[in-house]
Amino acid sequence: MSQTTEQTQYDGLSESEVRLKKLAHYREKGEDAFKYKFDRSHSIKEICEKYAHLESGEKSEDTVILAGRLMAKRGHGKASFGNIADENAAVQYYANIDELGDEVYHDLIHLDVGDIIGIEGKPFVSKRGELSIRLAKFTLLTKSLHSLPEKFHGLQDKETRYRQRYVDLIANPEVRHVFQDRAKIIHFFRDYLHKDNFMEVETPVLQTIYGGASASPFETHHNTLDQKLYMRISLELPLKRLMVGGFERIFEIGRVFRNEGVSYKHNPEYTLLELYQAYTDYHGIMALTETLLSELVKAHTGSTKITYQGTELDFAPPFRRLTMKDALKEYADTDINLDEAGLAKRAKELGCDIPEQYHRGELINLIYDKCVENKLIQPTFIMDHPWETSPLAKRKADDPRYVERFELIINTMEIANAFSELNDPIDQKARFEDQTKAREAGFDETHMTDEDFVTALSYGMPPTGGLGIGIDRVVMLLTDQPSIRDVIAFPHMRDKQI
RNA sequence: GAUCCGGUAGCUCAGCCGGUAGAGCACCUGACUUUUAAUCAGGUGGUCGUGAGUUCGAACCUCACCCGGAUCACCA
Repeated sequence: MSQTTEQTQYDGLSESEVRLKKLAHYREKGEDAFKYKFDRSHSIKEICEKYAHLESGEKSEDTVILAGRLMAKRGHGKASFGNIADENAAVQYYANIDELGDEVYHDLIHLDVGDIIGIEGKPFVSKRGELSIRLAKFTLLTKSLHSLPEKFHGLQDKETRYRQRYVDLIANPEVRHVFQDRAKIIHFFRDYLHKDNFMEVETPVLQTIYGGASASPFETHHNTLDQKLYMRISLELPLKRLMVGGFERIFEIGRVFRNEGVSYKHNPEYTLLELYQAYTDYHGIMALTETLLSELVKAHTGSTKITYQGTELDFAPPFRRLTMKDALKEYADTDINLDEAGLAKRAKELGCDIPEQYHRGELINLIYDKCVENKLIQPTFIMDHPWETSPLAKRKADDPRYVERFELIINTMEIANAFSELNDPIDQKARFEDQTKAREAGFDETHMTDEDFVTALSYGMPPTGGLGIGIDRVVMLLTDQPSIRDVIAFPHMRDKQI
């Protein structure tokens, strides 16, 4: 085939069209561009480790067989270089026309960046000191029909990165590390809890009554049962029913769904870890949380410190403990024990938007959100919340206006939420009724009454401490990612034809 | 939901006061037998987010809409 023919036959074609033509040529020659399997002798990482000892210019007589995606090509006439990458590493190959023959060499240099190939050859170290494979043979395993993003800048466009994460993962190797780290973090939590004798359980995503948090649910419908269903907004109530049943240490890592806004720290579906431990209270859970997170950070970085978006965060226990009362005093110069009118006046002075309907708990929360949470950078336990906003937590024995609850705040984000679980069925029923009253008075996002949950508690749940941890946010912190979308493989996006 | 910023070649980005749509990478052709953002020469590739409007003439000005990002509100 003459060169002018090749030039004209590709003239006017887009790159994808050129690749389709190449694919058609393979088919004409009876070659399969989508092979069924390929046996490798090593992963690229194994090769990098095994031949790390080779000196510059030194050759191995071993023949190795590798596979990966062609990430770059550098042609030099009768010799050429390329890079292939597999899941964990990349390596350079070197090829020349003398060793491959005209036809094979021609096929090699007409591969496209993005193609997945198998290569066979001997490891050596190039003049410039780079471990390389001297190519003896190659096989096209999968033809790629789309060109990859430019190699130097990678894929920058956030929209494409999120909508077509597969392209992001190919083009930006550091993105792959984020998801590998995410997997390690989740594995760490599971492993730690199993070793601490917690049992992993699974509870329903589809529920007739949603609960365990203040949030709007997604609604759905079961056709044959003709039943309205909600996607769970938390894991709490089914897990506590299992505690009633007699399990003493359980946990679940699961997706929950909240029909709320989207932001750098909110995705409509996210991953929650909840655990419940019998015969302990929120102090016990606080100690557990502290150990769990500081050990996680140590396992991940080798120290107790991480840097998140330029800020050093220190997870060395003990974390700072601050009651809601002291927090309001320190950060808002406000006495938490003011009456409703006094708190409303203070909230207004502090510039809070006061809703039409409010109660003491709501006002305390408003002041806290406005003045405290956005100041808390180092890991801090905020303790003893007002009872009105915590309908599933046990009241403090010495002051029933507050509950035994803590939230862990890191870098102004709520990372964990925990209570001494309310196990008095009579108080629980009253709390649900208060929620109903609040809803009727115009409060949004109040808890639904769950009669069966009250029934469950009336059989007796031992004293129990419970904890919820937002896994995605922990991953954000440990992988230094600025947005929750960067730690969720397929973050929620509006529909768009692409 | 509100405000601001953005959407131009497969990718990264220019495009001034409204006057024929640009570069680099990628791709095609040629040269080059140790390069690595290879180099050099020549090419292909565009509904400028969508739709209206203003104008002799719109990527550029106006309006509406779509999508994304940031900030805010709700929420974890």
